[in-house]
Amino acid sequence: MKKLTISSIAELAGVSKATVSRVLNGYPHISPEVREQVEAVIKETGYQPNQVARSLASDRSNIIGLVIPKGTEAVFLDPYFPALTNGITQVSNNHGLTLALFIFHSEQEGHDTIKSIVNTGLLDGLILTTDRVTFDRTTDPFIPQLVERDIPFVLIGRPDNPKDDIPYIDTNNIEGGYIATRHLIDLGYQRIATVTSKHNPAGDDRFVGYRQALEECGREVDLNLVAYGDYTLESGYQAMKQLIPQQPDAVFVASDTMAVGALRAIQEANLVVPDDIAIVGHDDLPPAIQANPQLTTVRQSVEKLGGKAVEMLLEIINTHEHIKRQILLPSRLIIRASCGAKRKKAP
Amino acid sequence: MKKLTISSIAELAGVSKATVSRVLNGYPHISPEVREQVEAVIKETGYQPNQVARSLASDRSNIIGLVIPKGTEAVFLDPYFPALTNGITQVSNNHGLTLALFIFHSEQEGHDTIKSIVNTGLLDGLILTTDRVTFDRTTDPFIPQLVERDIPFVLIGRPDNPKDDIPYIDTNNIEGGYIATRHLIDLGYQRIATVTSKHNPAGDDRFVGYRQALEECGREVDLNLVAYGDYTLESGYQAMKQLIPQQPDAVFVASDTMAVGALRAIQEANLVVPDDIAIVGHDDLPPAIQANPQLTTVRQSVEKLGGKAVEMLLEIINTHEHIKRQILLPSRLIIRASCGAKRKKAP
DNA sequence: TTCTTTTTTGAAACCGGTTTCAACAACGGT
DNA sequence: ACCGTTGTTGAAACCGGTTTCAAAAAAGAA
Repeated sequence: MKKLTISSIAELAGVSKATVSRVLNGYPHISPEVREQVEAVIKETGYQPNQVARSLASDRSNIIGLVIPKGTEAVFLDPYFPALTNGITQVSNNHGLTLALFIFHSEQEGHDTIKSIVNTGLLDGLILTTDRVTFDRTTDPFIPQLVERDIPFVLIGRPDNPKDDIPYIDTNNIEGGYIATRHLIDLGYQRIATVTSKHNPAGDDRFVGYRQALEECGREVDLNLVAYGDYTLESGYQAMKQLIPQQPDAVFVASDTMAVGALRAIQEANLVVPDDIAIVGHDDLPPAIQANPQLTTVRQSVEKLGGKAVEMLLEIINTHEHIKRQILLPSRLIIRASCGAKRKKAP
Repeated sequence: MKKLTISSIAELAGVSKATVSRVLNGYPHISPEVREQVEAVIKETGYQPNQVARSLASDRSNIIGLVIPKGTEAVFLDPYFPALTNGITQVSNNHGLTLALFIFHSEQEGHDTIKSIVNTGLLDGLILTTDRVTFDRTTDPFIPQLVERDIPFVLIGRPDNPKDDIPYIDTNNIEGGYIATRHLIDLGYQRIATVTSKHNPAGDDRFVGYRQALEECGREVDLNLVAYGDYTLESGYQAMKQLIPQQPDAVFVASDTMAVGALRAIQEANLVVPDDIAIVGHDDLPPAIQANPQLTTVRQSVEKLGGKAVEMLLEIINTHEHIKRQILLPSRLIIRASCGAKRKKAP
């Protein structure tokens, strides 16, 4: 069996390439008999058009890229990215898109890859994620390049400077910090600490929510009760260790992974969660359930985040209007054991 | 600035398209002056050849696919796939390959996508993973299709039937089960249980290693001390619950995630790890460190597994000889707290 | 019936590269 | 000075589709 091309199909069906192409693409003005005939041949032979040739001619590859900077360590230890990827592939598949994955393991690699992504025109568009650790978009050369070249893209995670007229989608992190802290306040805790991350939009926003909740109740942020981590378990552990001498009775930790680290620090200090210190985390990813006690946490639907990003991107690709839309997804509190709300005896 | 094509470069350099193409591809017989001239123009303009056109002409896309079946739940809760992906991207990047990610969220989706992967000829080759849960390759239509169409591919994880002349790479799971069990034997444990997975090459092999270690020491497998899980934390928990009445003094659990579940079951029964029951896990992925106590476990370098898979695939793509090579990577024991080897007081 | 208008179709150009083929130049040997 | 290699280059074909353009056919209007 020799290779099937549009020409062979045309020949078999007794029509021209152009006609076959039209049938393939659902072009309206074709006589029913011809359409039927061509479709029969296609079905019979199992022909599928060559994707590469199609891309070249139509300037549309149906491939979108997912860019994850600084891959190696921080990223994949955190289940955030897997969940995101999962959501993205799900929606991509539904739209017949192929997902190309770009994970950079070094600055240099990043720059090179970015250059070729931008120039070689293989991709219809890009989804960019931050690495949840410091990532200074102001000095990042990538986004300006995309804008200049008019390559469609969507950010996951709000940019440092939201004034920028850039399309992004994010969890409502302010709300997340707020409801977590509010919950602790409502449970009667007095010295509510927080572990968050610095110089990072998500961390900043969660902290803002924390502050709002406190201030709303006439309290103030006590900087002795604030510590910082970088989303790793170890950093959560260290931050909590630093916090314990301040004798907090509760703590909002800005990620579950860090919360697990905090949990360990507390337990090592021979304190009991939630009786001595209550914890609320953020994300509701697997570590939250795997922790002991299980974490009360703020659920952000990371998979939905990914899915919506694809849809936004597709819209930008199709309309090519610069729909600089910005979307925030709501989050909600999932109550488990670590906050003490469910404990039998009163505090 | 209008679009840069090979023709515009040719014109600017005062040569033909063919010559530019030769310079681009490092063709040997070109006069130094011409080469220099063309390279100058390329550097100056920042021209990069269109990847799609290149693919069409050369029948080589430099895109490889990573296929992960049955995505949604089981897969991404387990850090195994993220680690694998990380290793794969690292090596792909080094070789200038783009990685296309295919995660199926349903059978139907899988079939459709597979069909188009096979037919549209976008990919140079494929890396196929198993989902670590039952995946019956004997009824799987994918691999035969690939063989028939002569599409290069590599399996990660040994196939059910290794007689098949199929290129694959895997961790030496028999060895893994062996060294874990052997370690427990050497520490003096008498009733060594195991939690493994059924109908799955990795689980089977780890069990074989477990049995070998026991038999080598003149013991026999006691089926009352064998329970099965499916690589989820919950299943590890259930399996261990079932095992506890049999009063094992140690257990080899065939994955860290399941081991964390087992740990929980033990602790809920008010038993202490490792004093009452020692645990050894398998994988050495993040859950092993995040557990409390930290898990002694068998380290398999999942990232290396991914990297080697890319190299194998590349070799097959390039030579197109059917190098049906089969590779097993060694693993080694990482001793932490959960096995009791490090405890201060004697057992 | 005749003159638009709309459908339906194929030939050929095009997308942006690679590769074959032939021509010409330079080179080494006799 | 002549011939066979080897080196260097460009024209043109090709990869497998899409799209433009024009022509032929059918439908509708006058």
